[in-house]
Amino acid sequence: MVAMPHPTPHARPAVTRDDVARRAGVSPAVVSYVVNGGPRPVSAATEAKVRQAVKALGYRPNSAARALALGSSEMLAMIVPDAINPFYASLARAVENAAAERGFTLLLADSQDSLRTERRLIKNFAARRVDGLFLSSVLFEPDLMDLEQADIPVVLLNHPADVVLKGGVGGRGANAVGVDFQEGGRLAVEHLIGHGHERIGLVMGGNADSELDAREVGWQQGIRDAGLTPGPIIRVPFTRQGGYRAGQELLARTERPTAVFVCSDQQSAGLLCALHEGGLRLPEDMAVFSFDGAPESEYTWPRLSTVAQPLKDLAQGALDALLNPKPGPENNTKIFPAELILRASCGCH
Amino acid sequence: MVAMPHPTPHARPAVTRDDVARRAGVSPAVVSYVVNGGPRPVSAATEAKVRQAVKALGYRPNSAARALALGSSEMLAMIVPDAINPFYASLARAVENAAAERGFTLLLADSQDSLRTERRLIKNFAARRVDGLFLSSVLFEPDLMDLEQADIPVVLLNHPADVVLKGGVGGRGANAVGVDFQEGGRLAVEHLIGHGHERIGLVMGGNADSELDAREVGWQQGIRDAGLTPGPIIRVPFTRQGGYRAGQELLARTERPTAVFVCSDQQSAGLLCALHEGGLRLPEDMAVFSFDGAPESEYTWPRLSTVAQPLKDLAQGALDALLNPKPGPENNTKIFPAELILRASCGCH
DNA sequence: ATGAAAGCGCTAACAC
DNA sequence: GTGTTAGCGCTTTCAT
Repeated sequence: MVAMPHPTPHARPAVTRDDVARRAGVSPAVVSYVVNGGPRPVSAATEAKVRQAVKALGYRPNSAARALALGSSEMLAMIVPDAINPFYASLARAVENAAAERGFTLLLADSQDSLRTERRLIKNFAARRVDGLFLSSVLFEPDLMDLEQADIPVVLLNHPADVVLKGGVGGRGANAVGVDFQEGGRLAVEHLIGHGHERIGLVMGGNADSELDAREVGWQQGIRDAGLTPGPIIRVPFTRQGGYRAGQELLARTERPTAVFVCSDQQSAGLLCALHEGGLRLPEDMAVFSFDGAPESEYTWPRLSTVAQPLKDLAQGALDALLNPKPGPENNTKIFPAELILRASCGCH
Repeated sequence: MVAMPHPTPHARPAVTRDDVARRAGVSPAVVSYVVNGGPRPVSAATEAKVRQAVKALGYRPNSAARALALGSSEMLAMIVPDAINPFYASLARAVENAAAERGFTLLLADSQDSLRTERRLIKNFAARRVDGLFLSSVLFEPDLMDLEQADIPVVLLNHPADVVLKGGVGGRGANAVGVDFQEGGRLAVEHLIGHGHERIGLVMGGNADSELDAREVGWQQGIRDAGLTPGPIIRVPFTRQGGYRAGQELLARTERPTAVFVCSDQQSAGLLCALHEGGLRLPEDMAVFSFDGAPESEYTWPRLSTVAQPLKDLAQGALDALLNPKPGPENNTKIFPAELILRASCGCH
C-alpha cells in the first residue's frame, strides 16, 4: 500500500479572483473576461484597472479550479518506456515543444519498462483528466481500458508492431503515429550490402515469441532482395547492457558476420564497447548500422551510421492526431519515412 | 503569443461521486469516506456496497475537484536543465520513484538550458499549485519569486555553486541538496596523480565570468596538494558537442597534458570521440577522469572512470527536504559524498 | 459593458 | 455510522 501524501494547506492563503475584483472595484466575472480574453468584451479602462490589480496582488488563476469548471486540465501526458534512453528523451522533448506551442503542459512519465508502472501511470493520468495521452508502450497490446472509460484520447507513438499500426488497438482502435521501421531496416541493410557485405547479422530486442518487429522484416527483406542469406539473429534487451552481450556473442561465433544491423542506438553503444574489448577494428572487422538517430550516436567511436527517426514530424503528427482526430476508423495511422545518417561505423568516411 | 488550447468537453459525462452514492443507496459523504479511507469510519456492509458501485460504474475521483477542495494537487514538479542528458534523466527517475512511494505524482519538465523556458515552467507549476518543486536550475540565482508568492516550497537539486549550497537563495533561503563537487574533483585528480600524471588539464562548463564551480576548486586543490602546477583549463558547454571541441583543442596544443579531469560524462563522450579521431591511444596517450556516473559512462571506449553522484541519496534527501523542512535557516543544506567508479579511461584495468 | 448566480466534483465539519 | 451542507476558485449563462 502506498502512503497518502500529507496535504500541506498553504499558510499564506492564495490571492483569488475575488480579491482582484474587489481591489479593482469590478465584479469577479470581469476579472475572468480580462484574464481569459473573453468570452465577453471589456472596456479598455476597466481592463487596465483589472490588470493593475492583478499585478499588484500577484494574482495567478488556480488551475485546479479552472480545470474543474472547464472539464479540461489543459494537460497532455506522455508515457515512454525508458526516459533515460536519449532517443525517448529527445522524442519527449519534441512532443513537449509541440504541445507548449498549443498551450498545453506535457506531463512526462517513465514506465521504466514495467507493465505495472505503465498501468499505474495510465490510471493516474485518467484520474487527473488529462486531455490526451501519448503512449510508447512496453506492450504490443497496451491496456487502454481506463482511458476509454474516461474518454481520453490516446495516440500510440512509435509502436514497434506493424500489425498494430495497420490495425488499431483496443475496442475503438487508437490512433497511431510512427515511422516506417521496415523500410528503415531495409535501407540500412541495402547500404551495408553496397559496402560489399554479404553476411549481415541482426541485433534485435525482445524474444522470439513476441510479435514480429518491422525492423526485422526490413532487414530480412533487404537481404533477400539482394539474393543473400540472412546472418545470425541475436535477441537482447534494448539496452546498452543488452548490446554489450550481443557483442560478446558475436565475438564468440565461429562464422562471424562482417556487418550487423542493430535495432537501437543504445544497443549499438554496448555493442561497440564489447567489440573494442574483443580487439576488433571497426568498421574494418565489423561494420555496424544502427537505428534511432539518438544524439548519443554522433559521438561514439566510431561514429554510428544510423537510421534516424524524424522526431519533429513524429511529434507534430502525434499532436495533430490527438487534437484533430480523423473521423474514419481506418485513417487513424500516420507513418513517416526514416532517413539514413551516414557516418563512420558502416564504412563511410 | 501562445494559442489557447481548445478544451474538449468530454462527450460521455464522467461518473461522479453522486452517481456512486445513488447506486449504492448511501450519501455522497460515505463514498468519500470509503474511497479515502476516512476521515470517518464506515461499517463493513456499507463499504462493500460502495466498493461494488464504484467498480460497477467505473468511478474514478476527479482530481481537479479533489485538488480544489484540498488545496493540494498531490503533485510535485521537477525541472532539469537537460532531460536528454542521461545523468539528469537518471536523477529524475530516482526522484520520481521516491515521490511515487509517498503517493505523489512527479511532473517532469525540461528547461532545455533556457532561462525563458525555466521561467515559463515555474509560472506554470505555480499556477497548478504543485506541492513542491525540485529545481536543477540553469542559473546560479534562479528566480523563485513566483514560487514564493504561491508559497510553494523549493529544493535546489545539485546546484553547481558552492556559494549557493552554503548560503541559500532568494528571500527566505531555499533548501538545497547536492553532492560534494569539490571533494569529488579532488579525489579524481588525486587518483590521476596516483597513476603518475603530473600535468592534468580540466574540461569545465560555462565561461570565466560565471561563479566558480566547486569541481574546478577541487581539481585545483588536488593538484596543489601534490605540489604540482595546474594544466590547461578548457571551457566548453556541458554537452557532447562541447566535449568534442575540447578534445580538438587539446589535440592542437603543443604542450599537451597527459590527463584531464572532465566535469561531465556528456563532455567526456565527445572528448573521447575527438581524441580517437586525433589518433590518440586511450588511456596511454591521454587519461580521462569523468564526472556524474551517468549510465552512458559504462559503455564508452574506453569505459569511463568517473565520479559518481549518489542518485538515490540525492533523491531521498531532496524529497525529505521538501516534505519535512527543517525550521532553522542554516540547516537547509544537505551534501552527499561522491564516489569514484574506477574503469579503464584513467588507466586502471 | 458589467454584475449575479448556478454549477463543476470533491472534502470535511457538523448534525443526527 | 450516516446524512447534510458549506465551501474550494473558476467559467459562463443570463439578466441588467
